[in-house]
Amino acid sequence: MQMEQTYGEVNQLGGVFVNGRPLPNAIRIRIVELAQLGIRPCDISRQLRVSHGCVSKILARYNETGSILPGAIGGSKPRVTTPNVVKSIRDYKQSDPGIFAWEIRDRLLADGVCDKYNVPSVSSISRILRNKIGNLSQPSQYESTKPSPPQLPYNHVYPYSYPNAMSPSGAKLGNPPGVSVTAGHVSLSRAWPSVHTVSNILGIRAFMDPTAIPGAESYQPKMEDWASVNRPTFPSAHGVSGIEKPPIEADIKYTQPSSNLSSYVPACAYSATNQYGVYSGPAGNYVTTGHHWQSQGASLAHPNNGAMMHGPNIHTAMSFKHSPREAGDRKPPSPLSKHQHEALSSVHGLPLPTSAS
DNA sequence: CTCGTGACGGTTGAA
DNA sequence: TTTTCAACCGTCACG
Repeated sequence: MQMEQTYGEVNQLGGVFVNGRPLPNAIRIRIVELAQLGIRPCDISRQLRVSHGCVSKILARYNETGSILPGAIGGSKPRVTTPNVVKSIRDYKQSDPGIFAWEIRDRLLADGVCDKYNVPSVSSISRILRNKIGNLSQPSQYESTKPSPPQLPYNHVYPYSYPNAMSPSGAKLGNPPGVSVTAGHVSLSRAWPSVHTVSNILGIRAFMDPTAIPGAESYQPKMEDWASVNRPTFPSAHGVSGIEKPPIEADIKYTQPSSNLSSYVPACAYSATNQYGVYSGPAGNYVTTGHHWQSQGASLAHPNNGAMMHGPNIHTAMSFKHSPREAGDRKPPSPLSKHQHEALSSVHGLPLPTSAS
């Protein structure tokens, strides 16, 4: 039963979301940006039509980890084959390439790496050998099982990548977001939850112009297929073409000074030279939340806001506020708030003009 | 009014 | 190959 088409649902604020799936990156980013601009969470919530609980969570995570990305979804955390065990296996294999899986198993016990209750089965060891240690030449460093270190040295750079269909210039998109970033030793790249997030639902298929992006071929999203595409296929193909990388990769490190966040924010704002955020800037990189053993490819797609707002309707988008049914009684009365509102609108307009006022 | 929290219904994906 | 099931998701409602 996969849902064949996941339709989005509408929350109390009129925002669209997909139950069980993370909000699109674009929105997550906006949340953080707005917060950086000093806008209060409750206002962000209203503006972006995202529940305050979610805004709160995203912001809290951001403050804590520096990442705007959602946590790793799905998969299983290694139960017996912990990173430490994998490392030991790798070592054994390295020192004796001809070693048998059962011998490895015995050594794990002998060396105290595992005890009889958690030692991996021979078949698990074989799988590990095959999947994680295939080629010893590749340094894969899995990290410890521990979750995220609270203090992060990481910084992420965050690019704004709002690809849009409309912008042919999207060439950059080729590899944008999701690229992996590293933090210390843990790094996994995570990217978007695949193509189907709210963006799709919104009907914005603006994903990108495939044509514009040569590399992105795999993406051909049509709304129709995303649904199917995304599920059945396997890893490598999915998502964005080459973007997907194995977690192993951790080579990229961003060592930026701590302030980068702040700097980026404004930058974004400025970038607004155009309304869509087609920022062709650097590819995006986000730090992951911390511990994951899994990674995801990046994706691009979040034309979402671009699409939404795009065009001449920035305002419109905002004004959408009152949605369909309901005539507006909902409006909160204070003039003041109204004021703010407007201001906000412009600000958050996203890629929009820096004119914040 | 704000916002932290956690139940809830949902999806995902390595094992 | 199919099934498990723990991890995460965002919303909602409570306080």
